Amino acid sequence: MRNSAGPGETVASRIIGILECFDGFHRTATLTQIAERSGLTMPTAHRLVKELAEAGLLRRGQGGAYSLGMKMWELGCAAPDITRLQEGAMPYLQDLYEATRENVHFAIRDGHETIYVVKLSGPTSISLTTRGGRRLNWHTTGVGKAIVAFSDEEVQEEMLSVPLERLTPTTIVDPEKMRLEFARIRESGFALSQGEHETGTFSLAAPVLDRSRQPVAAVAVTLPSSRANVAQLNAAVRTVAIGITRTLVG
Amino acid sequence: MRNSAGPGETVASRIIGILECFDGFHRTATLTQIAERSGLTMPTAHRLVKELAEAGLLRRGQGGAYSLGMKMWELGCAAPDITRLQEGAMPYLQDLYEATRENVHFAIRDGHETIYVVKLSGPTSISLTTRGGRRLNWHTTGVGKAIVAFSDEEVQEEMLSVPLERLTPTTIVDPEKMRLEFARIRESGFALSQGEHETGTFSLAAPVLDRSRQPVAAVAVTLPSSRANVAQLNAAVRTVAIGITRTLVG
DNA sequence: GCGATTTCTTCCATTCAGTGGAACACTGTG
DNA sequence: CACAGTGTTCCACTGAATGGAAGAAATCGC
Repeated sequence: MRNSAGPGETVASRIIGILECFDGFHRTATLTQIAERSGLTMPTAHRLVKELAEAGLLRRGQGGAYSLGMKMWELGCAAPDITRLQEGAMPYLQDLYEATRENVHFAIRDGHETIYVVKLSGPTSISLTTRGGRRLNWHTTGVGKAIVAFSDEEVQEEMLSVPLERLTPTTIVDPEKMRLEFARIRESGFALSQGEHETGTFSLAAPVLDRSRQPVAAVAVTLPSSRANVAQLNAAVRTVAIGITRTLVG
Repeated sequence: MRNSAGPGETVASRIIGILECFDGFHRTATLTQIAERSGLTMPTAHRLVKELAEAGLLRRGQGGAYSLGMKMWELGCAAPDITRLQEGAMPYLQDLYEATRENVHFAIRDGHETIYVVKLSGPTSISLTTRGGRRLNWHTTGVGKAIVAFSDEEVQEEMLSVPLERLTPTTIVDPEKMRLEFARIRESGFALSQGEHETGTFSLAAPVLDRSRQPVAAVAVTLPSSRANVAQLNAAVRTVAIGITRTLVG
């Protein structure tokens, strides 16, 4: 009769496991799904989930399914690393949105992914799956390429050490081609994604560098290829990136 | 030799207690502070905090002090209740910011407090302590009064059952006067805060109502009293509130 | 409508993860 | 260099957490 806690498993790790059942793409989960994904037995999942829900970290929705609660959002807003970036960048991003009326993105890199910190969009901008807090592959997005292109060579090689997944016909999957792309980006100061993530979607991005010239984030405008005007966008995006750099770093 | 877990204390509740050491006003805490505020002994706090930090929910800063980590922010972004509101309202709020160039607020009510969901501001708007995820008393803010004024009478009385704290000479602290204020707000469709939270700061707010005419949120523009033009602001704010209502509810 | 199925919840004996006191290490600071 | 404050490690003890089993409550199929 195997019973009691499995060795090596702390309660803290179980709770973290429950929370990690949720992300930008999995916003709701039933108790059964939570138990399955986090590898807990039903009674254990039930007990912990109940307690988290009582604290407002989880919320039980209409259909019985759980989602992350308001308290979670509130706590997230108190994370200084991100909010410092957000608040410093927002005014500039708003200007950029106003000037272009297209999707404006502000993102950082975390490992092999890009995390979108701010997304601004309006009725005239194309609809995208991006959203604050979501992650995307670095190599198909303007922001991702801009950040990596300005990173140290060892970071670049680390990024290229994993096969680059092909998402569209124009996705750069050859590491050698990506190295050339890095050089082009560094020289011109901006990165393009020409339908590399999603066909027909164009993006122009510029990095925000800290005082040691390491990229901390990137700004981008994303719009239909048909509306893309590189010269104009470049001027706007790079101006904004420089403004953000001055505010955050200077 | 008293030892082992104190009765009634679950590990989950201890972890929640640790997370609750942080909010919009307490963004960092040392291990000692965490232990003290959450009522845990140092070794226990240490062990749990370490595990949370390893998962990215907490982050240890330069001075050794902890703050909420990026993971926390990411999870918060996946809370559907809030992000639904945010995303629906954002385009309208941006328009409002563009039109006024003043602080734009979007808030909901939670108990006796107002939670700011979105704050937009720029170089020309006055600096305020408001910020996404922060809480303020309901009775001194335009958004708070707008929401409560359109709520059921029983909610109103519940709000008035607790003494209203005086923050400035113009703060409404008399429940009877507040009831008259409610009537005025319902009749005119907008709420004003004329230096009731902070002297010299003026705010005009309008509620967002759901299909059963219950307020779910409120929009406001906040600016120096000297720049306030009620007729103009009223037109802008209410137009935006109606737009948000249509998007979120309709 | 009525069993079959799935999902959720409660119960409880068993036991190992979590506990806190004590002691140790690392800072500054006067 | 002793001292106060903060953070970290250690370890014997034990009660909180655990998971199987069984009971509720929804949901489905026909």
